[in-house]
Amino acid sequence: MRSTTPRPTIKTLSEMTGFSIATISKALGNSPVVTDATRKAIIEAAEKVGYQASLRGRSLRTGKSYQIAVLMPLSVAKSHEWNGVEHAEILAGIVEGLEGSPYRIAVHLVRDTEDSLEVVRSIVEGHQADGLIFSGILSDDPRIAFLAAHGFPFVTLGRSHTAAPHAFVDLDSDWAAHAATRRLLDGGHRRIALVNPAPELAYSRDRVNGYSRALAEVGLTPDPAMIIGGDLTTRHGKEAVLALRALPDPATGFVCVNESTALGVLSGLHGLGVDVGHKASVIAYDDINASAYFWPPLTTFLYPLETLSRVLANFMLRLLQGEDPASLTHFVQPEMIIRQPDHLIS
Amino acid sequence: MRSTTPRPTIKTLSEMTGFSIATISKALGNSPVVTDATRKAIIEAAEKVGYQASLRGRSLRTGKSYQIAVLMPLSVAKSHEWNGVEHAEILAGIVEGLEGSPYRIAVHLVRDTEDSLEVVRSIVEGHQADGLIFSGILSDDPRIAFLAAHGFPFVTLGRSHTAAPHAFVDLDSDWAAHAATRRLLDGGHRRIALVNPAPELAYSRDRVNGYSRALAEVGLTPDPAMIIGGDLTTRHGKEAVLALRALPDPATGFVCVNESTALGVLSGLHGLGVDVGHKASVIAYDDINASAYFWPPLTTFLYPLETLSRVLANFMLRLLQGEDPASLTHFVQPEMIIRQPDHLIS
DNA sequence: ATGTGCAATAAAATCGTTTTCACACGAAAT
DNA sequence: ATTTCGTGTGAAAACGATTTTATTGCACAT
Repeated sequence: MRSTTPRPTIKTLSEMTGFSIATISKALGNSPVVTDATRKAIIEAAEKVGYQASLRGRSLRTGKSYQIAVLMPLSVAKSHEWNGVEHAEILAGIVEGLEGSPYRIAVHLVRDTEDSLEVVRSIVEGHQADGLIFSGILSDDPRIAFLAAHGFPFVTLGRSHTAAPHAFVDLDSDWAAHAATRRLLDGGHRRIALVNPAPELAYSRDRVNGYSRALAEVGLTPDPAMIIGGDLTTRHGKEAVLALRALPDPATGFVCVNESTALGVLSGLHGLGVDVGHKASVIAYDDINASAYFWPPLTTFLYPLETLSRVLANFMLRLLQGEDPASLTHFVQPEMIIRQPDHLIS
Repeated sequence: MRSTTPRPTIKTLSEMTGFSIATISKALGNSPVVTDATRKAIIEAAEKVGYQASLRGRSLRTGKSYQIAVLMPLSVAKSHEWNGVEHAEILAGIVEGLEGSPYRIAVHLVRDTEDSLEVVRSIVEGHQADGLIFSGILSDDPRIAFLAAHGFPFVTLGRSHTAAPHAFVDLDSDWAAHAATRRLLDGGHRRIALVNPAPELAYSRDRVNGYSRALAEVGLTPDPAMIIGGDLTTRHGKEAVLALRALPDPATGFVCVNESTALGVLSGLHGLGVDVGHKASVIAYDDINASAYFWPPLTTFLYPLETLSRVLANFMLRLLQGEDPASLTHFVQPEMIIRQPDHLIS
């Protein structure tokens, strides 16, 4: 049977204390107009019955939803490939960062880029949420343009290159790609492949930049055939490595975008009978700490998703309190975790 | 600047059509008391301005929140281990299954079992959601007892053994463990380990049962040292295999609870120099389709998380329409995907 | 002509808040 | 002694919907 005692409302407190509901509301809202004595009595009554303001009522009146929308790509589920698993970590980090605030997260699924803009539009125009958090930022992202034009609070995981200053959290992919490439070059590799995400993504370009710069530093020019864009699936990694090894001058070093693609690359190399550790080296972003267990374990750049996601939530709360988006940026250099010599032994 | 045109309400439609707001509400709610002509005119007006009923207003009046709460373990983020990544797939599946309904999902983070009960209590008592979906079901789950006692709609991924009939979706873990063990026995293995989740979990027991039955069928009795419970991390798999190989009569076959632990087992075996495919065999639940890329690729039992999660959502919607929980059960036998001979070559 | 009954619509109450504005009361100023 | 002025509190409106109750208008029987 359903709970028999209806939950207490502001009216309950009014009857208990004798004050009007207006006074109750002000007292609980920490308005300075009520006496300390009054506030004390009201708070006491509220605690006695375990009063919790109804978000429904408050939401209707204030026009705020107390929800933070989070976009999640549908491909996570659709592909049945190891893809986007890190989204669980992102969500958990955000929820954790929102703890103690009245805000909850609402997950919105998006199919693709167009759909994504559609979903953003409906969230903004339908006042479905007070703020928006999303990732998968494009170099030129229409969602960011739309949100900025409407003055709607948002924080992104990954920064856009073209947009006006906005709140974001990002890893320095340029630096990481440069460091990874540099390490392989120092290990004697000369044919180094960049197993990249889709080229429209903002950090995809950062990675190409860092990679190219490292090559240039030793007098090499990037070979377009060595840069392969795709999704974040293991399949992408495997297909990439098969193509890269079939080249006349095959790749021996692989700078992968994440652990999922790195696993695909390893799988491809094993299948081709290439001895990883001697004849080939693989380096990746470390998003879920799996590559420590790969064989061989890989040198990685730590992508501290949970920490970053907590910052996302923190930025969102500060944004909702009126802080300037331009000041809410967090751009960090990932930590390199060395698990392999990454020397080419010929 | 914020959108200048305020979103249309029922009142807007009232002014447009000349009907009262009550009639508008009834017409849109498909109440039979309004004339077809009236309804048509109203729907036309609604479409013209793109009217969308405000969940806030409706929610306040009806007492429904139009939210489905989904519990998500915090450990997903905390451990920074490959753990619980499949939750992204679960969430995506649920969101997809809820599409077309007015319901959205709200993610609630839970720390541990006690906290989980606390969160459930606050959701139910605070009317924060209209229904609840969760996984990680214990053999004797206090959350299920609480929800059943309060008549609160819920669907679980995994079924409880002790509770009264409830809506659930589950894989036949008993069958899968039996089939996996049987396959290894047929391949000549005699020392077969069960790398299991925490023993309190309902499906943990199912797996032990199926495993033990398979052994019994060939006249073996289970060795307690061969059954190792833990979490779903890769680390657990690695630690387990190190212990199992250190036994006087070490394990050669490994029935793992998921791909994450299987990767740990593989990592351990590689580290010990054990030749997987000849001297050892590993079989696992396939939750994110990674083990096809492991080396060697593993024989797995497909855990179709996205499909199952869509059923979870579907069951929830039907529950909310008043269907009997006892009739909403989905218990399926997973598909075995053979990728290895799984013979012991001695 | 006058009820009666029914169908279609309108009016009003309600959900739980916040916020604006009016009111009462005592103290200070005239 | 009257006016003025803050100060704390209360009354009422508003948010956007649903639902209950009331009110029309009209056909029909009396």
